[in-house]
Amino acid sequence: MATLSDVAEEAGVSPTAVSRYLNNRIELPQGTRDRIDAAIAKLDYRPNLLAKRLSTGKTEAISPVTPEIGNPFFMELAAAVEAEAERHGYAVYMSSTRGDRAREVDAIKRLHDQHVDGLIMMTNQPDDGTLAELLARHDNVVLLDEDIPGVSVPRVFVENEQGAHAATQLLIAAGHRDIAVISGPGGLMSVKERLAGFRRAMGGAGIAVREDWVLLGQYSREFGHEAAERLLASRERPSAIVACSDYLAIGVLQALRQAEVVVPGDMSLVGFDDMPFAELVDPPLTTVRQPVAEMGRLAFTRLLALINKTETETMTRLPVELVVRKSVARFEG
Amino acid sequence: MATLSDVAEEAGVSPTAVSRYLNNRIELPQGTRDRIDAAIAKLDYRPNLLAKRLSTGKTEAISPVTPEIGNPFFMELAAAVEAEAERHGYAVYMSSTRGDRAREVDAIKRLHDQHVDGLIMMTNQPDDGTLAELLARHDNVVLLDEDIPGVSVPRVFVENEQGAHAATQLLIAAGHRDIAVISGPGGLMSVKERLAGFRRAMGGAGIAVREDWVLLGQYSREFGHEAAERLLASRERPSAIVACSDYLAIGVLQALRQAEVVVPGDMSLVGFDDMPFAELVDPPLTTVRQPVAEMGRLAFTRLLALINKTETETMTRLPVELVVRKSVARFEG
DNA sequence: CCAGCAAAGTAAACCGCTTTACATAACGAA
DNA sequence: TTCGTTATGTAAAGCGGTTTACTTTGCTGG
Repeated sequence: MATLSDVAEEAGVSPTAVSRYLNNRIELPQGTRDRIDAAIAKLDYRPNLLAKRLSTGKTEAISPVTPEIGNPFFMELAAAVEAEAERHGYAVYMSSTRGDRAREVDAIKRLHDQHVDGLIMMTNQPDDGTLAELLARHDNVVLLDEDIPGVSVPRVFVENEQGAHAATQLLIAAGHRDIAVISGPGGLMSVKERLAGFRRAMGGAGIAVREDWVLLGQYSREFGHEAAERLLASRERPSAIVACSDYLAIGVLQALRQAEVVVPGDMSLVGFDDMPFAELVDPPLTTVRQPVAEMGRLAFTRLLALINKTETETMTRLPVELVVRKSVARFEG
Repeated sequence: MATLSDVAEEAGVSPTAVSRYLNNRIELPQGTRDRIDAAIAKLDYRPNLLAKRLSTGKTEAISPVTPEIGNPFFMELAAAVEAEAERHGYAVYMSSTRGDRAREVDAIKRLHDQHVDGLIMMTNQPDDGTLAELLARHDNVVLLDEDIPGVSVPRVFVENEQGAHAATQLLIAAGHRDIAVISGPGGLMSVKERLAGFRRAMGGAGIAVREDWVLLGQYSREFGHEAAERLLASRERPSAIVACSDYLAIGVLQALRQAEVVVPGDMSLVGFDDMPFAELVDPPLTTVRQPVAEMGRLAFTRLLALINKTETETMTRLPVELVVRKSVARFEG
C-alpha cells in the first residue's frame, strides 16, 4: 500500500507538499500538480484514514445507535440517516444495542474513544438515569424518536399526541365508544404522549376511559398478543383497539385471528408507525405514519450543526399522518 | 482525555511498560501493577483505538456489507454476524450498498483502507466482473448467501436446490401439476439452483415444465406482483406457484388478492427465506426457511479464520427447512 | 569475589498523516 | 545594487499508541 511519502518521492516533492495539496491548503503550479496527480495514479495511492484521523482528531464518521437491528422502523430511520450522512461525505457506522443498557453505554463510550464524531441515539426503553448521566458528559449527540429525560441535546421527535388523537378520533367517528389502548413501557415519552392523545380524543367526545382497557407493556409483538388476549378474556369486550405501534398491532392481529375475532368486522384496530408490513397484513392496517425519511434527514442535519458548533439545544416535532386502510369498520351497535 | 504517557507518568514508569503491561507482554511485580492500575483508574484512561490501530495495523473490526438495509432477510443475517463478532470482541460496522455497484466497490476499498480487518459480502445482483476482479486482489473477504462467480474465498450458502425441490414436491404431493415458478435475476447462483431444484422435482414426478411459466426478474415485491399478473393473464392458469423469495411471494399475494384469486383455495403458493413477516400475511405463508443465525455465525467464524491465516478456501452449504403454514391446499381437479 | 543470568524495566523508532513555522529563489521596485 | 515580496515549497514536531533491542540491578552459584 502506497503512502504519502511514496507519492512525494515519486513526484519529487516533499510529503508536506502532497498533503497540503490534497487538502487544498496550498497553491501549486500546474507542473507540480500534474506530477503529484500522476504519482497518485501510478501508485494507486489512497490515504490511510486511520492516520488522518489520528492526526486531525476528526473522524468524519457518525453512528446511529438503534435498539434493534431487524426492527423495520429503526432500520428505515437508520437508512434515512445514512443517506443524508453520505450526501455530506460522512461515513456511517451502524450499531445495535439489542435493547441492552450495557451496549448503549458502549456506544456512547465509542464516541468518547474518537471512533466517530457524533451519535444519533434511538432507544426503546426508559432510562434509569445511566444514559442521561453519561450523555451529560458528552457532546455531539442527538436524540431521535424517543426522549431520554434530563439531557439537553438536540432532539427530533414526532407529534405523538396528535397522531394518537387522530387515530382515536377515527374510531370514534366510526361510531366506536368502547375503545381499548395498548402501548409500550409507561416510562417512555412516546407512550405518555400517545396515551395523552388518546385520552384527549376520548374526553373530547365525552367518553370515559376505562382504565382496565389501558394496557402498558413493551413495544413488541408478544405484548400485543398478550394484551389482546387479556382484552378478549374480559367480560365486556371493546369494539376497537388503538395499538400504539405496528408491532403491537401485529401481535393483536394474531391473537384476534386465533380467537376467530374478525378484523374489522368484530373488532376495529389502528396502529402506529406505518412499518413496511402494515399494508401487507390481513387486513391492511390503518395506522399513523411517521415521516421516517425526514426524521433521519433532520437528525443528521442537527448532528452536523452540533459538530460544527453552530447549534446548541433544539427540539423539533415532525407531523404524522393518518393512513387509512382496512382495519377499521363502522361500529354497528 | 488521558493518554498512555499520562498514565505512565502518574505511575512512575515508562509508557512502554504500561503498554506492554496492558497487552500482557510483560510480567510486572505486584507493586508496579497496582500503581499502573491505580493511575488508569484515577485518570479514567481509555486507549485511543485509532492510535492503536494505526500502530498495529489491526482494527479488530469487520463489516457486513448488505445490499439493502431494510430488507429483513439481510438484516437478520447481519444481526447474526454482529452477535457472533461481538462474542469475539470484534467491532461491527454495517454498511449498505442499496444494490449499487459503486457502493459495493466502496465497501471493498474501505477494507483496503484499513477501516476493517475483513468483509462479509452479501449481494443480490449478478456481478459483471467488477466485483470479482476487485475481490481477487483482496484478502479477508467471505461471501454470504449469494455467490460472486470467479472469486475463491470462503463461502457460506444454503442448500438452494434442495429447498426448491422440497417446496415443489410439497405442491406435487398436494396434487398440483400445473406449477409456475417465479424467481430473481437469472445470473444469480441462488436463482439457478432453486430453479434446478424445481426442475428436478417436476422431472421426478414426470411433469413437463412449461417454460412460459418460468418467470425470472428481480427478487422484489414489484416483480412478484408483475409476474403474478402475467400468470393470471395467460389463458391457462397454473394451480400453484413457487416463489423463490418471500419478497416475491408477497408481491404475488397482493396481485392475487387484487384479482380476487383466493389463496390457497384457487391458487397455492410457497415462498423461500421465511422472512419475519411470512407468518403474518394472509394466509400465513408456507415457505423454505434459511438458517439465518447459523449462516451469520458461520460466516464470521470463517472470516476470523481467514484473518488469522488458518484457512483458505471453503464452501459450506447449510440445510434449509420447509415450514408448512396455510398457503398450500390440495388440488381438487 | 565475580561471572552470569533472571527480573524489571526503558529508549527510540515507527505507523501515515497534518500543520506550524521557516527557507529559498526569483522578480520587481527603489 | 539591494531590499521586500511573492511564489513555491520544506523540516520537524506532533497525534497516541506498539515493539524491538537494549540496559540496569540484584542475586546466585562456583
